[in-house]
Amino acid sequence: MAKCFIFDDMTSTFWLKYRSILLYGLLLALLLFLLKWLEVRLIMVNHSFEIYAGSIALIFTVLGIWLAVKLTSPKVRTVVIEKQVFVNPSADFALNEKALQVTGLSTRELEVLQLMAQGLSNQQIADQLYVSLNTVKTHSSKVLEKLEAGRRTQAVDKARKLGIVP
Amino acid sequence: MAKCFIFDDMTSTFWLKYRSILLYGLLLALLLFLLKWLEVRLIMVNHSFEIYAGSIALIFTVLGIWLAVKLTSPKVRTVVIEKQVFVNPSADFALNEKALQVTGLSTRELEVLQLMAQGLSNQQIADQLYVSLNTVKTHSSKVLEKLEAGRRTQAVDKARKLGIVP
DNA sequence: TACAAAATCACCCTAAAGTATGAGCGTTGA
DNA sequence: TCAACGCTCATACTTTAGGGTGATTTTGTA
Repeated sequence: MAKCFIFDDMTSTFWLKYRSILLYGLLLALLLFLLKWLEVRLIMVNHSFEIYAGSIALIFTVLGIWLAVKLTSPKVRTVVIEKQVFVNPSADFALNEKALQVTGLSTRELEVLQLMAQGLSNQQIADQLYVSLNTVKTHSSKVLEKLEAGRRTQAVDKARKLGIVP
Repeated sequence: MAKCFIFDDMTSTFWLKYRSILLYGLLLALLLFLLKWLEVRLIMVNHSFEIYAGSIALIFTVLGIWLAVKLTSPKVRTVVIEKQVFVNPSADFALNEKALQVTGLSTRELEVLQLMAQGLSNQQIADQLYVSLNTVKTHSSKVLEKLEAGRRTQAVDKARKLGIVP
């Protein structure tokens, strides 16, 4: 069944979050030792305040840079790449069911319309559907009426824009 | 249409680089004055080396962080976002010049063809192009001939598949 | 400038498309 | 059961599309 490793998760995130800070603390301790040594060496021997200050400045500048690089979250820049894609006109065709319902076309009328869109004549459609030319004429008339078109070319154009034919 | 957005992250302008360096120089000069003042104030008066060193450490840590943040080039993570776009069939239409050349259609014939594809009758095309019906008939006959089509619906279908009309 | 291609228009004819009306037949849902 | 709908087919008619031929004008180019 479901086991929740909430504790594990939290400790690991805790370690990840504060590892840098712990490391920083350790490094700081080491630096303090180094500085104390430098202080003793330089001030007692040479009394060279400038070298001492310069060393501190240099070390802590490097430390700051290291800290910043280590701790800053990466600056994310989102790059949107537009690529031209050649789409096969008939490959991505999906019949728009809603538009089809709106038109009120029957299945047979849709068949006739689709064959019309392929450039077939009424006679060729009749042959393909095994019906008479007059039947196809009736269907095509209904198609034109339902698509509010005066010519079959217009009907095909409208149907294409509605997503009824490829 | 192909749109290519190339983001060159390395080419931060030279002006920006120079400005940062100049600012850094100015800041460094100010810091030297501040440090000299601190040296005089603290060392001469209090002989407090620890405070002096701590101040230097703090200041240069902040300086280092500031430098790092200011001067590091952004860590760029390129995120390619794919978006599904419903394309208006005519919006992304680019005329297939090669196919057009192959057909050998003249400019006027192409115009007639495109109006044909919109479902206009020859008379409507004639009105739109300010020519006679007979002229449109001549053009449409040529179109059918050159596209090897028997009907205008077939011509439109072929032209669409060739990428000549939207 | 001369020539080919394109664009324009006309006339006639046929084929196809579209309109209108009516009717028979099968399925379906109230 | 019966009205509604879809599918089928027919006839008659009008409109549009398409084919063929020929002609004139414009235009781009060798």
